[in-house]
Amino acid sequence: MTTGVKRRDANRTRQLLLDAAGNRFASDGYAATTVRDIADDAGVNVALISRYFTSKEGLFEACLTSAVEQMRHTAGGARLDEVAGRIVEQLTGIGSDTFPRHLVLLLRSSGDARADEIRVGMLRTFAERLATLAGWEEGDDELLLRAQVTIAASLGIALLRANTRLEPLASAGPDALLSPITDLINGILGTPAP
Amino acid sequence: MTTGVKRRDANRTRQLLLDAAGNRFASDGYAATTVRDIADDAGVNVALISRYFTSKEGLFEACLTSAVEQMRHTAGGARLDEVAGRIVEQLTGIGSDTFPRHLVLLLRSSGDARADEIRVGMLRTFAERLATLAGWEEGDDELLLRAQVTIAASLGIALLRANTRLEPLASAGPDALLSPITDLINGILGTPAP
DNA sequence: ATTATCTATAGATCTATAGATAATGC
DNA sequence: ATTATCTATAGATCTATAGATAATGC
Repeated sequence: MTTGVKRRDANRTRQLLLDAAGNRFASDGYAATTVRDIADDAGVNVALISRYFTSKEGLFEACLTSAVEQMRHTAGGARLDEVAGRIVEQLTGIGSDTFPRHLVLLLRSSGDARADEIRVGMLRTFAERLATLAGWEEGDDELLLRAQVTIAASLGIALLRANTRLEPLASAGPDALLSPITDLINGILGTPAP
Repeated sequence: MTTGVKRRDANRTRQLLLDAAGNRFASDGYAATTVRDIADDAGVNVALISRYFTSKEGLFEACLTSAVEQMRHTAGGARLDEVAGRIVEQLTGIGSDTFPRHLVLLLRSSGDARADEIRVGMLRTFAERLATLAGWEEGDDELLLRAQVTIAASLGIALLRANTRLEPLASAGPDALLSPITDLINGILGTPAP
């Protein structure tokens, strides 16, 4: 908490709300989070949520979109043997100022149709990208399913780490996670034994 | 919906509420579910929730406990090479009248401390049981972590199937799921290459 | 003057419960 | 008589907004 730039700044306020909301939505879920929680976390007035994001749902959509963009950035262009490392980065929040909440956000639903579209679109895209790295071509449902299972597995790990105190999983660092996740990916997507 | 035994029966009403609540909590989450939703689904009056379960949280705890018991029943005593099949059964709801919601329930949080205890205890137990099948002995954190990753992966798959329309994953049947999940488990828990 | 921020509140839920009603078993 | 069920409602939220205030830039 850097002591206070208190100059009025709409963009900064918007960003503070977006960050606070992302954390709350990820850890508590959409329905359990109140706009007042978010505003208090951000240190700004509740009314500014409506001002800058129209509504609670608008704010949720903005969080999703923002998370998706940041993930695209992190997850772009890797080789198959680099995927495990990238997933571990996402799980542990390496090199990300915002905690590893992006993956968890993708599992949160607000019931809003538009937000659901964003979320599923994102999952679809990532699954196809991952499948492609493993040699996928349009129409190969078997391999696409395997890629989706891989993504689902990563999300499940992220969620348990965020929501439970299941040790050693909850506190495992990058070093401890890399080996099992590598084996998991190799198991699902690795070249099948000839 | 078998046409109506309408005789008053406290036990039956209790069970109807438990079923309806389990489905709602699993698919919508705790906070997004209202007691009225549940009562309407069950076809009984709202006030009976307080009567039979004290409160909404009491009902949630009852759902968790019930799910845990049913899972113990299904998941007891298997060999390592049978685990994939068991997981697929849980995912697709084979041989279960209640839809495959048990796994998803384990990922839902009400914020209530007691419910959280139940949930984490369950996860811990299953992870240790699974680790034991793979040769675990007390103190071996590496293998325990791998077992927990396996469970997390299964839960992630269950959640995506329940909450998104990500195809082919969402509608994949037992036949399609068995092979990837078998490979996943072998990858994580299989004997490492010597 | 413009626009970022705050105050105060309307209106819509949602949970829990006190007390009334009605079916059941003796 | 007992107990399962329902009616009606109190009290506690929670979101969204209209309108007031105060900082900013010209």
